[in-house]
Amino acid sequence: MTADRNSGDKTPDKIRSVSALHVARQAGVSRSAVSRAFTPGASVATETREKIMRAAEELGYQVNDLARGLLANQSRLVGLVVTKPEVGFRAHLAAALTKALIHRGNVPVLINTGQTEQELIAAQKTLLGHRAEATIILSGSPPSSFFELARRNGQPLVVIGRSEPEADHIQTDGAAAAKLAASHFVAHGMTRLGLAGSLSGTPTITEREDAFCAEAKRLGAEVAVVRGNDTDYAGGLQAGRLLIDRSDRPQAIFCVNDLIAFGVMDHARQAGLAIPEDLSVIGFDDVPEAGWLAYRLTTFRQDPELMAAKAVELLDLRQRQPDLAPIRERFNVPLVVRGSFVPHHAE
Amino acid sequence: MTADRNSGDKTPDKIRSVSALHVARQAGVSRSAVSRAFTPGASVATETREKIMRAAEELGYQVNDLARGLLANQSRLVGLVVTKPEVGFRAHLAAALTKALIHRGNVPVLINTGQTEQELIAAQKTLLGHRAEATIILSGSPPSSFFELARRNGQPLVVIGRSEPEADHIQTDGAAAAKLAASHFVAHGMTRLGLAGSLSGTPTITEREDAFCAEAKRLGAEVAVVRGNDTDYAGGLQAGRLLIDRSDRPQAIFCVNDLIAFGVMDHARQAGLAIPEDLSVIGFDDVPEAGWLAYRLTTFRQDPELMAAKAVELLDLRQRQPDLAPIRERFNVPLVVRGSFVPHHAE
DNA sequence: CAAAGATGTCGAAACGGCTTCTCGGCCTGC
DNA sequence: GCAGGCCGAGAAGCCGTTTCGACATCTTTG
Repeated sequence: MTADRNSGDKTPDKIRSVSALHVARQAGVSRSAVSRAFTPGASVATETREKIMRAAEELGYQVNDLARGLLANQSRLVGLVVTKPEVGFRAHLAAALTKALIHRGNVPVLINTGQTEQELIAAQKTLLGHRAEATIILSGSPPSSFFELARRNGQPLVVIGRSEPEADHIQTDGAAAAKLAASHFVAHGMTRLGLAGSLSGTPTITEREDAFCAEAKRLGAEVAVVRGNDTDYAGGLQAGRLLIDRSDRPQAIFCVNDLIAFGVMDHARQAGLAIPEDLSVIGFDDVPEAGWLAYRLTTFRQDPELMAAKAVELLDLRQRQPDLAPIRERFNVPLVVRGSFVPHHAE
Repeated sequence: MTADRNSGDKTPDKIRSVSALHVARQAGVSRSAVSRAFTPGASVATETREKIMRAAEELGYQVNDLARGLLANQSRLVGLVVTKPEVGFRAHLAAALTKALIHRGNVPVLINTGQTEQELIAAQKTLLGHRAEATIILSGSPPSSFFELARRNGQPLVVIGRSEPEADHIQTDGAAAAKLAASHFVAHGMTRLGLAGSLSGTPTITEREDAFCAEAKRLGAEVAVVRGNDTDYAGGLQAGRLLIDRSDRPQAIFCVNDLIAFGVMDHARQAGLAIPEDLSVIGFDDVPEAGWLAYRLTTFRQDPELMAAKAVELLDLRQRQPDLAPIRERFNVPLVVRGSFVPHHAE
């Protein structure tokens, strides 16, 4: 072919992918014709379009969305900022979000990062640098400079999981759930309760902790509060040890998280306790493992698909009306009853 | 300010984020000066650079990596094509990859997609359209047009998990592992073996199935082969039912996947069997759940970090030397011994 | 001490790949 | 034979980088 690019040169350089110009040459038309052929509704003769399409097919041409976006000022990129996206409920939420975003025609960028301010800011710079159309934050507590920067660059932000007055956010009503858990326990005549929390608690987690304790106290029950280092299985084991290997072992434990619940249950069983006969357990999240026969955990269900759908909806809304006041969505979490605790039918 | 953009117009349009021109005006310099200020090693007076940096800070300016990439012909985007990125080992692998990529200065794009050819091709078009510098495929069996397209656009491809003569690929030596499992079982005098496989088996999975059966047969053991619908917990339950609720119940079961193993174990225990006394189980992957007290699963360890590191390494290499023949990396998978099966110390 | 040369800094302009507007050429229909 | 419509070519613009040349300052030299 006549195309020589920079083939013979000594600089290997980057191979440039096929551009509209190549296609135009191959089809014997102008660059603009190629562009039009790929723009639905543009004025091109059918024959020409077909000729161009054939050439494009042959060359494996794909419209450069970056260049296109540069002009249209839209990258279709949407950032997801997550820490440990492989674990627990976050994994499901992140997956649901990517799916929902792709469905919407976006290109999800997954920033797997730590929780420190520095790392969050770095993540945002990357995203801003790539002109991501929006950022969804699944974890971490960004400093207010984060919001400021987003605002100034006109980038919508959706925060999931924590209350955030400066941006749109989605939460689950963990307080209501925790309260319900406490009242269920007490309604069953259990007065020695346990709370398995986490030292690395995010606001979401502490909300559940506080609500449970408050309600239990209000109803006159005793609560042993115990926290593992992390909000995971190992933390659950820790919490289990602290709660169960004591003289006044609780009759029922509310775990701020399913993973913690699994740890607590495993330790309890190892200590010879039967669930729910000797110990009732309620978790939070309803990850698939909660339904496994080994656990059959009664837990509050967070629906990742629902939350993802809502997040995308917020994005839509925000892109259409950037100047709206921050919106807050709060989900109710139904209790999924399995074997680890069965409440009386009528509460 | 003098900047008016398209403020007063009736078209709300897209808000353009702050560009180098804005910064230049604010600092009273030219666009090129701004560019230079952000290019390390460029020739700018310290004073000027500081002036520009101050203006940039004030405006919240961030270099547009898309435009920058347009010229340099590099987007820093790297695509990850995964189905069900939230489940099992894939979740860990995907997370490790995103982390490794970010560490390398890339921007990982997670395409959460189905397995059909159509969906894979669509994913690739998206990635190609955004000029992703490389694509890593975690699941699915792309048609050869996929490779062709990537080749033509000069996009490196890394396939993880399956043998792929047309592209660089990383695998674990599932055959060796499966073989080892069979020989361990037989060495323990077990002659009635079970294989818990999957009907939706990828090449990776069937490799393990075949190798196990072949070795067992070679050693004169009987193998009951059974497959659940999917390669997950539910599939494991299915497989467990089929294997255990029969007259000549196997003494040991090799599961092609940890999730399947959990299902098998849970069903076995529900049927009253003790593990490993009545039934030995070996899994594959070593996901964190394998270490949980409820399972203590003996399993072959795939290290997601290691695989991610290798994938990134391959990317590096391929970008430097695009014309190398396809490279194949095969990992050995060590057996992690836990409670579900304890081999004699000296094999 | 003046003139020539050597630096260093900065602005103008072109480029990359695309979209879109405008203009001109050609075909069609009467 | 002419008006009108369709289609293709050319050019401008998006936002950066980079080359080139214009100055200005500083050093060197006779």
